[in-house]
Amino acid sequence: MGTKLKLYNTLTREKTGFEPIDANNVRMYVCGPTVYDFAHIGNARPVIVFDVLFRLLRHVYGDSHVTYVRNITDVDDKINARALRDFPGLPLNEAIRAVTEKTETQYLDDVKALGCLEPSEQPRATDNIAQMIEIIEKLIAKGHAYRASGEVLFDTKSMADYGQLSKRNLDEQQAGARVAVDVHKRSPGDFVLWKLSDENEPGWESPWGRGRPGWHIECSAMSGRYLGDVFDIHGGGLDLIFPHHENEIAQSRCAHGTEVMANVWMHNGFLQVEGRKMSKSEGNFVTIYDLLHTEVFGGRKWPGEVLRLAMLMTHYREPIDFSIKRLEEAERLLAKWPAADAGDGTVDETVLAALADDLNTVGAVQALHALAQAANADPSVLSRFAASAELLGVLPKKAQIDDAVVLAVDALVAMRLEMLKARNFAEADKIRDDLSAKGVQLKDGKDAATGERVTTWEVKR
RNA sequence: GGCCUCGUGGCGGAGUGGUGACGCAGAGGACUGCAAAUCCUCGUACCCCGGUUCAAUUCCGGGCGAGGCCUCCA
Repeated sequence: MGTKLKLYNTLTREKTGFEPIDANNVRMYVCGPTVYDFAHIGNARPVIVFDVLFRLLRHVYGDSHVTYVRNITDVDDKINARALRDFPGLPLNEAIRAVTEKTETQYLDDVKALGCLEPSEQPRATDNIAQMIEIIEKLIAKGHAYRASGEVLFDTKSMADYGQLSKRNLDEQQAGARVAVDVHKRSPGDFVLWKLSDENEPGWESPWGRGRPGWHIECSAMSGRYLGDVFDIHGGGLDLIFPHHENEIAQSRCAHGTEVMANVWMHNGFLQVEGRKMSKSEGNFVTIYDLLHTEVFGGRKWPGEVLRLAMLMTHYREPIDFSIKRLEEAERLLAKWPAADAGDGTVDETVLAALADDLNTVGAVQALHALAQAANADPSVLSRFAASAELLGVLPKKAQIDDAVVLAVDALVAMRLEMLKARNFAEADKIRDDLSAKGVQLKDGKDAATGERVTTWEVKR
C-alpha cells in the first residue's frame, strides 16, 4: 500500500493527505439521484468522478476494503407531482411507484453504460424511514429540533458551529436574500425534518402523525446506517454544499454527538453545454439517455465510453464545457488505444501518481495515451496499459469474434497479399474494401528485417 | 445586494516573475501501386486596462465575460 492519496477537502479548503479511519474498511457516501426524471449529463459527472475514486480506493486499499454507498431518493415532492401528472388514473401509491421504478431502472442502465461499477450499497430512502424517524427523535430529545405547524424543524441556532462546510453565516446571509416568510420557524435557516401529509401525499406513520421526511434527512439516515456515525468521504455536486450537505452535517452531528460527519467532503464542478448553462429554456438540456440512444446531440449517438472519457478530460473541480468537439476528441483517443482484457497487469506509476493527486484524471488520461502509443509499438506494454486504463474504467473492450470469422478474415488477408505479389491491385483493393464495409480495418506495415509487407487487422470501433 | 469559482494557441489542458509542457485537430514530408495505419517536421497563445518590477501570462488593483450558492438544482 505504497500509494499516498491526497484529496481536496471542501471542509478545510485544502488538499491534504488522506488517512482512512479504518484502512480495512474505507467508507464513502455519494448523494445519488432523486428518481423523478431522466438523469441529465450533469448528473453523470459525480457518478463518473466518484466511480474513479471508488476504483482508486479499491486499488490502494483492496477491493474488499472499501464500502461505497450511493443512495436513491425515492420520496420527494417532485416525484409526487410527476406521479400525478403522468399517471392520473392510478392510485397515488401505485403512480409513485411507477415513476420511481421506471426512473430508477433507467438510471441504473445509464450509469452502467457509462462504465461505472456498482456501489457496495444503493439504499432507497423509502426503505429507511424508520432510521430517519429515529434520528429526528434523537434531535428532539437533545433540543436540536422542535415542532411547529405540523412540521418538525431543525433548530439551526441550537448548533454553535452550524455553517462550517459552506462558510456561511446565516444571520448575514439572509439580509439581502429573498426571505422565506415562514412565521412558524424560529430562524429563517431552520429546515424541515418531517412534515405532515394530506391524503394526496405519500405518508408514513410517525410519532408526529402521518407524514413524510424533509429533504436532507434521508442521507443522514442512510449514511449512518451503512457507514456509521463518522465515515471517510462524502461526495456530491458543488451545488449540494449548501444547504443539503450543511444540513446533513447538522442533523448527523447533533443526533450522534460527533465532531464531524465525514472527514473529507468532495464536490465536483458544474457542467455547461456548448459554452452555455444547461437548461430547458436554452434548449440544450441533454440527458444521458439522449446521448446514448438518440441523435439529438451532434446528430448521432455516442458510446458510453466516449462520454466517460470526455468527462475525465477535465479535472473534477473545474467547470467543464460539454461539447461535440470534446466528444469527438475523446472518441479519437479511444480509437487509437488498443483493446484488451483487464488482466492482472501492473498499474503504471505515472497514471497512479496522477490519480492519487486529488484525482487528476487529466494527467492520468495523458499518461494513459502515452502508454497506449507505447503499447501499440511494443506488445509487452499492453498489460500495463490495460491495468491502468481499467483503473480509470476506460479500457476499450476486445470485440468478441468467432474463431471462424478470424480464420475467414485471415484467409482473405493472405489472399490479398498473394494478389499484391501478383500486382493484381484491383482484386486486392476489392478485398480490402469489402472487409472495410464489414467493419474490419486492414493495416499494412513493413517487416523491419525483411522489408516484406505485413498486414494486421482489427474490428473497427 | 452578499459570498464564491473560472478565463492560456482552432479545441482539451500543464506551467512559470525572464529558455513556447503535452495531447487532439490542422499543414508539410517519409513510407505505399493507391489508401489507411505508422514515423518525422511544423505553433511565437496566455480576456482587457492600470500598477509593482530591469523583466508579468505568472504578483497587486480595477474592469469585462462565463458560471455557481444565498432553502430542495449534480
